[in-house]
Amino acid sequence: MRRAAFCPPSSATTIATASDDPLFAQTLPELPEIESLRRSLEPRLLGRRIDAVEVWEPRLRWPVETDSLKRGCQGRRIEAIERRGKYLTLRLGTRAVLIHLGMSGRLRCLDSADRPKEKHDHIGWRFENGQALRFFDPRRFGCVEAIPASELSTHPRLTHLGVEPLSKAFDAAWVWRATRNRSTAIKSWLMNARQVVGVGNIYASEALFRAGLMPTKPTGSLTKRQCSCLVDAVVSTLAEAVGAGGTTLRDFHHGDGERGQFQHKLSVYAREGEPCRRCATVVRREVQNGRSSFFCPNCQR
DNA sequence: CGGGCGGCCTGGAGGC
DNA sequence: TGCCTCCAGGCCGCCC
Repeated sequence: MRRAAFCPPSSATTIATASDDPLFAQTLPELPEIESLRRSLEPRLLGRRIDAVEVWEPRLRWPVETDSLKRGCQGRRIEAIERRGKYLTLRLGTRAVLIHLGMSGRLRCLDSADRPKEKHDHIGWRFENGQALRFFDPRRFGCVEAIPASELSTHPRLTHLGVEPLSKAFDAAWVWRATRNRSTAIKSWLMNARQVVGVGNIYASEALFRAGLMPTKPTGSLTKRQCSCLVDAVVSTLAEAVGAGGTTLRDFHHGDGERGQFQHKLSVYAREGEPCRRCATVVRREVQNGRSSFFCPNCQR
C-alpha cells in the first residue's frame, strides 16, 4: 500500500538492489524466512569455492573477527547449508560460518563480485566463478562468525537452543512437560529460543490466534488439549509460511517487486483496529514484555 | 533459576 | 524543510 515510502528515491531507475525490497525492510526473518533463504541459496552456493572475503564493517551484533573469518573461508568449498533455529550455517570442511540475520539482515547472491558494495553491505564473499555473496544489514543486529565445524552443536550461541518446532520432538507431550509450573506468558515462552527456536513476534502472534489462546495466558494453565492445539497451530503456521516462501524472500534473486505470499494470510499481526477475519471483532494490540502482541479478544481466551 | 528489562542499532514516521 | 523523538525487535547480559 505504501511501498513507495519504503523505497529510496533513486531505486526506481536502478537495477535491483537489496533496498529495493520494501517488504524485507518491514518484516523480520524468522524460521520460515531463514528456511526459504537456505533453500534458495543451496543451488547457487553448494560446491562454490571461496576465493576471498572482505569485511567492510565489523561492527555487527558482535564484532566480526576478520582474520578468523578469512582463514575459515578462503580456499574452502561450501559443502552444506544448514539451519538451526534462525541461524544459518555454511559448512566449509573443518570450519563453518555461522550467520544470523538479526532483524534487518539479508544475504544476496551477486552474479559479479565486482559489483560495488552498497551502503550496509558489511561482508562480501568472492567465489571462484566470479560470483559473490553479500551480507547486508542496515541495523547491524546480525552476526557472522567462523567456528570449527566440530563446534556446531557445542558453540555457546547454539548449545542452549531449544526444540525445532518442525521436528518430531515438538509435540503435545513435550509442550505439556515444558510448560508445567511456569508463570510466563505463553507468547514470551514461544518466543524464548531456549524453549522453542525460530518463532518470533509475527509467527507467535499468528500461531496463538490459530490456537485460540491469549498471548498473556500463563503457560502453567494450559490444558493438555490446549498444548495439542498449540503444537498444531505453530506447525501449520510455520509450514504454510515456508510453503509460501516466507513472508519476504520470494523475490530474493530478482528484486522485481513481486512479494511473498504469507503476509496476505496474516490473521492478527499488524492488523490492529481491523476486523478479525474469523469473527469481525476488532483486532487489538498490547505491549507485552516490550513487544507488540496482536490478538482477537473474542477468538483468543 | 525463572523471568523481566535495558542496551544494542538504524531508518521511517509523525509532531512541531 | 528540518530537527527531534519514538518505534520496530532478536538476542544477550544484568538484575531481582
